[in-house]
This record gives sequence, C-alpha cells and structure tokens, in this order.
Amino acid sequence: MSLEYGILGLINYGKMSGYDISKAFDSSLKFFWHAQTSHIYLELKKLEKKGYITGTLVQQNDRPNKKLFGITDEGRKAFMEWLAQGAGAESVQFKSAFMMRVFFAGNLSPEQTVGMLKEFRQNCVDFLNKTSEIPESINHYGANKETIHPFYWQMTAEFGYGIVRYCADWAESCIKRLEGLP
Amino acid sequence: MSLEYGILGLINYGKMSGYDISKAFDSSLKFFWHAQTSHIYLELKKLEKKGYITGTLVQQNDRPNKKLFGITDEGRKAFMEWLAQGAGAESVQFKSAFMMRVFFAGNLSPEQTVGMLKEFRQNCVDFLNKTSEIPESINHYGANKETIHPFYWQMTAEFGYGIVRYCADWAESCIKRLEGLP
DNA sequence: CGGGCCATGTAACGGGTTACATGATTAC
DNA sequence: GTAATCATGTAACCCGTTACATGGCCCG
Repeated sequence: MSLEYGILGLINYGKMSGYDISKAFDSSLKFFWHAQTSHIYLELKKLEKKGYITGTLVQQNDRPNKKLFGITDEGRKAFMEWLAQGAGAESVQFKSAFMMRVFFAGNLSPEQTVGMLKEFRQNCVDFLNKTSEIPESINHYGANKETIHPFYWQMTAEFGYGIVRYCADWAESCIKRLEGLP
Repeated sequence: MSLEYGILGLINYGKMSGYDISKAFDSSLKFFWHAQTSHIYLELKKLEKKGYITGTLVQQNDRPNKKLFGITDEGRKAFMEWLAQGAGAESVQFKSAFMMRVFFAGNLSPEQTVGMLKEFRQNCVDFLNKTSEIPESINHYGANKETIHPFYWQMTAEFGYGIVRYCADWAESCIKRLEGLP
C-alpha cells in the first residue's frame, strides 16, 4: 500500500527510473521505509498496468539503457486521494521484532541480553554515523527546491534520526541497569 | 515470524488459550507488536501442526469451553534458538505509513498538513492516556514474578511509551513550525 | 433486552521478503 | 582484471490483514 504511493509520489516530482527510485528510498525515505529493489520493479509494473504511470525506454550510450516512468493524470489523482486520507488511528502502532526478543529476554542469561542490547545500540550508532549527511542528499531528489517540499523531507528525516537516537539511549540505559544488578 | 515466537514465548510462561494470548498482546505486547485475534488462532494451528505446542480442550460451566495450549520440548527448543539470535542488522529499520504521508505533505495545503499532524498527535496522546496502567497489567501475565522477567517487560513498555511520547513531541514541534510560517 | 466479556475460528487477498538471474559501463 | 555503479527483472513463499461467521454467559 504505502510503497505503491511512495513510488507514485516520487514520480510525481519528476520522471524516474526504477533505479532512481531505489536510490531515493535508500537515502531520504529510509528513515521510515525500507524498500527492496526487486519489490520496486514489481510495483512499477503494477502501477503501469493500473494506468497510474507510463514508462518509456531511454537509450544511453555511456550507461545501460533505462526505462523512465512518468505519472498520469489518473495516477496523480490516486496519489492525492491517498495523501488526503490523514493520519488514521493505526498511525501510532509500530512493530519491532527486536523488542519481541527483549520482552522474553528473561529466558536468557543477563550476559547474553547485555550482548544483544549492545549489538542493537551499535546498529543504531552505525546508522546515525552513516547518515549524517541527510540535508545534502535530500535536496538531490525532486525538482522544485523553492517550494515547501524540502521542509517536510527534513521533518521526516529528523523524525527518523530522533527515533534512532532514542533507541540508542534506551539501550544504553538498559545496559547500565543490567550491569548495575548484583 | 515474530508473532509465532511471541505466542510460543507466552505459552512458555504457562498454559494459555487463544483468548488469553490475544489479551496479552492487547496489554503488554501492544507496545511493539499488534496482533489480530484471527491471526493468533491461525498461528496456534500452525504451531500445533509443527509439534511446538499441544492443545487440550477444557470444559467450563460458567463460561464457553476453551482450548489450553502447552509448549513441547521441541517448541521450547525452537523458541530458545530464536531468542538467542540477537539483534540482527535489520533491528533498526522500521516502517511508518504515516511518515510516508508527511514526506509528501508538500503537495497538500499547510492547513491540511497541520490537521493531519494534529490528528497524529492526538492519537499519540490518547494512546498514552489509555495505557497509563502498564506496571499493573504487566504483572498479571506470567507465573514467576520473583524472576527477572518483569524487568524486561517493563523495559519494553518503557520503550513503547517513550517512542509514543517522542512522536507526540515531534508532531507538536512540526505544528508549531508550520503555524509560525508567514 | 442490550452491551460487554468470553471464546474460536475460516476464506480470500495482498503486501513484502528471499532467492535467484543477468548484464553493461566506468574507473582504478 | 576486478570492483563499483548503473540497470532490470522473475518465481516462490510467507506473514499479516480484512472480512466474515458464530455463540454462550453475565450484569444492569
């Protein structure tokens, strides 16, 4: 559902290939959605079938040929309808397989649990370090920099950042409490 | 994957019916995983087929009959293997359909976006108010209160709380910034 | 007699993941 | 020559959602 509209929204900014979309997800949209390349191509096919986008082959000499997709009026309409739906009650729910493990960590030794939490914290720190250059990369996608769009891109990036920072802090606090136990 | 092991982990604490499991998810596990009742019953059937749990019918006079599930040695082994797998690199990734909408909110009017953000913030606040009684409810599930288990239950509840609080604060900040625009 | 809690399911669908599969071009 | 980047896909599977379906008991 969301991937479909994420792709549609990107193409709405301007013509894009599957590869471009994949790159966009790996940079600016990764803060709240991870998309597999293969999945993107599947969705592109579906969107084309629906008549929401149209693809045209582009010959390239210096690089492999590619297929550029543009949005149709129908596609734009569908996108705007999706966008106007608002937050919805389910917007608060989120899922974490890792937290499921922590919940049952009483079945492990404290050492094992601390190890798991440290691994998690490290993943968070790595993520934060790896992606300290959002503001730059975020402005590479989309054509109209003069509009309000980058403001919202920034908002979501901030959100993602904050969440991961919170995760790292939480893990840190857990580790300390566990190591402080008798 | 995770629901399967979540159910297994609960049954590992002691015999449970599908209804009991559903209640447990609606209280303590809701902070990081939402499970539909129908899905739980499907998973229970699968787990029984795999030989990880065994169900026995219990006649009740004052209430409808129920089926109590207990874990098998094989089930416990599978559960422990899953638990020992650690955090995994994917543990940082998370998905939010709502953030996808915010990302593209530049296509809406600022008023519409503010409305959406306020709805989101309200959902968060409602969630926090509705669930201020975790510490109590968390101790109702599981038999061995003397162990370290409640410590981890509390950790995950804290995590979920913190995330939702962070969401509310983030939304608040966005709203203020939007309303402060010329 | 209606609302809430207890209690258990089936069928169809869809979104997403995993694994597999290929190949051109550029820069070092 | 080999690694990185550009570029596009298929097939099988599985996890999860939505919608549907039922029914007893208790309390006010």
